[in-house]
Amino acid sequence: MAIKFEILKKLKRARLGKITTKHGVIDTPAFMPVGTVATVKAQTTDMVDATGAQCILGNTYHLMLHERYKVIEKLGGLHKFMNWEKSILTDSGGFQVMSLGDLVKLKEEGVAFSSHEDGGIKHFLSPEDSIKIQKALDSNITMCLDQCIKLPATKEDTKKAMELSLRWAKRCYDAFDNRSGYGLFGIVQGGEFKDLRIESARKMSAIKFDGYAVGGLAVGEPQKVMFEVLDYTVPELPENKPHYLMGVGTPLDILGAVERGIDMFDCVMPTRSGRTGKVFTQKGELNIFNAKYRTDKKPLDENCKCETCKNYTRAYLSHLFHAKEILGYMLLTQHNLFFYQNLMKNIRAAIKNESLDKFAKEFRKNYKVTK
RNA sequence: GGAAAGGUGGCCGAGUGGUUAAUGGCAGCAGACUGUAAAUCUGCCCUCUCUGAGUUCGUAGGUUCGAAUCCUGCCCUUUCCA
Repeated sequence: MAIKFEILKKLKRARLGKITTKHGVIDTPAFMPVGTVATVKAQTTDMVDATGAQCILGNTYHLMLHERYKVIEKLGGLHKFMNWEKSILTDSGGFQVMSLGDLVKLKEEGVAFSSHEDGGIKHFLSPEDSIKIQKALDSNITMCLDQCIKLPATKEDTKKAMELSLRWAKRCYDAFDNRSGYGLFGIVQGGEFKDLRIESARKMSAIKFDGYAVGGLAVGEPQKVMFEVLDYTVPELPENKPHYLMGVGTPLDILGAVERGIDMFDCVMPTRSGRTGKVFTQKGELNIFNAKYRTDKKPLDENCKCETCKNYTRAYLSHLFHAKEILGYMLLTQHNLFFYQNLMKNIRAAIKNESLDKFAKEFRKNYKVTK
């Protein structure tokens, strides 16, 4: 047994569950903060822990530059290195195949990156390399190297990416060292094409991964498309394994995806927004830069129990952001992460109480998106 | 008192006769952000009855078809000499 996944309750397609890795339990549906370069930006690990997060992300590509993973391995792995003793999931570098654009050259063997960070030095990453690096990092959940493509894309390109991702997934599976407490996830691709998604999901499912991710979403398509893809893709995945929607998303994305059978999420949204001024609250989103908050004595989110809301006003956060003070980024990131974890907690409670519909309805009613 | 340099839109600062309502940067006002090339990026940022019009580059005149740019007086600032 690599990692354990128990489903505690099902409510329509939503699931309440529990993943157990060597580094502890992850209650699902779960949101995993992104800590790409061995840091959840602007947070100490104590702060991340205080939000209730049970698993964070690291990234193969960023941690392979400068051979960082070798240092990390030597010093006892990523958990110890960054002082995070709970679970870690590492992305494979597949997202960078898309996000790094022209810096990337794709081959059957793997991906060549002209590094954005160390002067354009060429780095090559094969599926096997990715697995090896993620092992060196001591990642609890290893992701297969895949080819993530931007939407919209032609069917031909989408099919090619999906098939390459499948071939790479097999190689990843073969290269993975199966140990207790550690797992490997496959990633479904196929863009917004139903037949490709289903083919990808079925063929991925035929490989005995510890969990299955839906990749290549939230990459430019409307939410409606994303939900449609989930509607026909998730039912094709093994039911007794975790379903992970990669890179998603906004609170409303997450809610809709849980209703469609997703158990795990990660997204830069709360952390990046924490540095760019977007605040998530029970009543929706706000921009802390807006002039109206300069003298607002309220906390960011009324009734929020996070340390930021307990101790500081919107006016103070506004001041810190206008003054470009680091503390502002820290405090807002803390609040946003807390908000996300609180959302997940509420979702889990609602599944447990069989009141997800009611919770979702209330949440959507109260949650006003900027505009 | 003398000499030199200079006064440009909230601030700093380009421009030195004609695509200049005037480059940039900052501040300001909004927006974006979805497996992080992001403490980032984009738009707006003189006024108005705003797909056009009006008034701007210390100030008052002048030269010119045309001036922020050239000339003269005045005011002011900084530095140096007395």
